[in-house]
This record gives sequence, structure tokens and C-alpha cells, in this order.
Amino acid sequence: MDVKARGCRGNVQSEEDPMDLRRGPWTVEEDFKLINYIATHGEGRWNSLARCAGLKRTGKSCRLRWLNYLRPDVRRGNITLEEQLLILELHSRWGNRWSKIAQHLPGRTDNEIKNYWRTRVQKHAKQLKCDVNSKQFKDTMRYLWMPRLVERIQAAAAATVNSTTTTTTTSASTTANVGTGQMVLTHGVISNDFGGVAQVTPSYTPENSSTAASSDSFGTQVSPVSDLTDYYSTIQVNNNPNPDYFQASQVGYSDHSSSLISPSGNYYNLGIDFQSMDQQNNLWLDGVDASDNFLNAEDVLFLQQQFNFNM
DNA sequence: AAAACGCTCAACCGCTACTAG
DNA sequence: CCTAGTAGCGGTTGAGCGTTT
Repeated sequence: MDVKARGCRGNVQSEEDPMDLRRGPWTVEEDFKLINYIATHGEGRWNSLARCAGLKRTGKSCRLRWLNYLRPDVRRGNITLEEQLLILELHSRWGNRWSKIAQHLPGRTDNEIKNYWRTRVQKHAKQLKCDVNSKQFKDTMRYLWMPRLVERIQAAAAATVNSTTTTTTTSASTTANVGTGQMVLTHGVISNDFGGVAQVTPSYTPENSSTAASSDSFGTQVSPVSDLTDYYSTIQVNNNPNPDYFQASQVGYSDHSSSLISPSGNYYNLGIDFQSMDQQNNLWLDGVDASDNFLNAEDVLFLQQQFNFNM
């Protein structure tokens, strides 16, 4: 178990505060004490637990440490694509109800989901110079990010199917079990038991996908269920530089109330020649980093224009 | 090589809700 | 009903680490 403490606040060293309570990162010894105590006595009554276990910590601190780190069923590692999709879906439904969202992602803590949202999702809102709670950004998530996640999940699923069989079809039916929010991918249609349905016609074949491969254009390890941020660089690597492969018509969330779609999808048909924009040198705008972005440069510029226009 | 910068995420804080006496 | 103790939630912070300059 990696018990190396990272960030912290308060007393980092072993000094104790006036109340004789420790703060800051947990030591291995403290972790063992807490684990052993809970193993024999169970959870609950955190303040008394802290005292009885010989931990000079607040009950609150013990509870947090247990729930977010030491619990045996805590799932560590990258948020998978399926989990990302579910987080976006549930957040659009419930907002910042992190613990409620976490209940649908087994092994994930509210803290982890909250961190994911703040570090990844809010970052993109910032790049687009719009508020994360704005309708524009929500539409972007709904009509751009989520369909792309779906597409990529499908690609990974198709790659998995191909790796176990000799068939080349991309229309495999796959069930992505994401907690209680089970999603079913069938012939390009994703649905979940929260009512959300997205249609995506597979255009992302294993042949042109590296999502099942082991590295991206930056030489870093990318699992089939890693972040979406290498999406476009992935395409480039696989000799499919056409940003138009993502067609607006391929995506149809069931309750279309807005028509905000990728500029590559020509949905707006504003006469902007997106394809010619910096495509060759893959320039990214306003410091937007291609290696960590779910939108490509065209999307970012287009959306920034739209947002600024509408402000 | 090293300084600067940016990102991640563990841990804390303040607050509210709940419960037992 | 009131109060104190506890549990849990969402927001915030900042050390450590990786990347860029």
C-alpha cells in the first residue's frame, strides 16, 4: 500500500498542537493503528475510536483517512472513461453532490470525484473562458465531451472484442458496468439507467484507434480507459488527421434542446473553414495544451468565439 | 542544471443535519 | 424543546511532484 503522504496542511512535522492532537499527513504507524483498530472493533464513534486506538487525531481526521484512503474497497488509479462519463452525467443531474455521485462509483470517494471535477473539468471551462455552471459549458459537455467519451469507450470495447476474437466488427454490444449506473453500449447507442441516451455511430475503428494501444504521441502510457485528453493526438498518430470524422449527425442526445455541436461537425454551418485552421502544425490556442484537453484547437477557438459572442 | 510554473490530491475547515440524553 | 456530541458534506488549501523554460 502506498502510504506516502502527499499534500497537507497544518503541522507537517511531528509537533503536536496545544490540544495534543496531530495534524497533517498520516504516518505508516498511524495508518496501522487505525486499520488494526477498525479490523477488531469496526467503524463508528470516530472521536472515541481515535482515543481508544491511541491516535492523537480528531475523530474527523480518522474518519476521513479511513474513508478516503485506508478502506479496503477504495479504488485507486485513474478515473476510467466510463467513470468520467458517469461523473459528467450525474453532475449534470445533481450538481456538486459529490457524495451522492460517489455512491454510484464503487470504490471512488467523494473527495476523489471532487478533485477530478476541479482539476479536469473546471480547467477546461477556464480554457474556454466560461463558467463551469454556464449553459454553454454544460452544452459543451453534453454534446461534445460526453459523446466523445462514449465513442472512445466503444473503441476500447471494440478493441477488446477484436483482441479476443477475429471479427472486425465495431458494432459489438458491450456493457460497461459503472456502479449502479450501468451503461449499455449496443450498436452505437449508449444508454444508462439514469435516463440519458446518446447515439453514436461507430466511426472509430480499432484500425485507426490507439486507445487500446499502450502509448500516445507523447510516449506516455495510455490505457484504454485513461483520460480523454490525448484524443486528437491519438488520431494524428494513427494517420487519421481528419478532424471531421466526428460528425454532428452521429451524436444525438435524446433531449436535444440545443444545437451546440463541434465546429468540425458543421452543425452551425457558419462558413468558418475550421479544417484549414492550423491543422498542419497543430497549433493550440491561448496556451491550451493538446496533451491534456478533450477539445481540439478548433473546438476551443470556436467555443470561445461562441461564448464571447453570447456574452 | 536549476529555477519557475502548473497540477494533483490528501487533508483541513466551516457548516449543517442528525441523534441521544 | 434544548443542548452537546457526532457524522457527513462541500469548499479550500498547499506540499510534493512532474513538466517546462
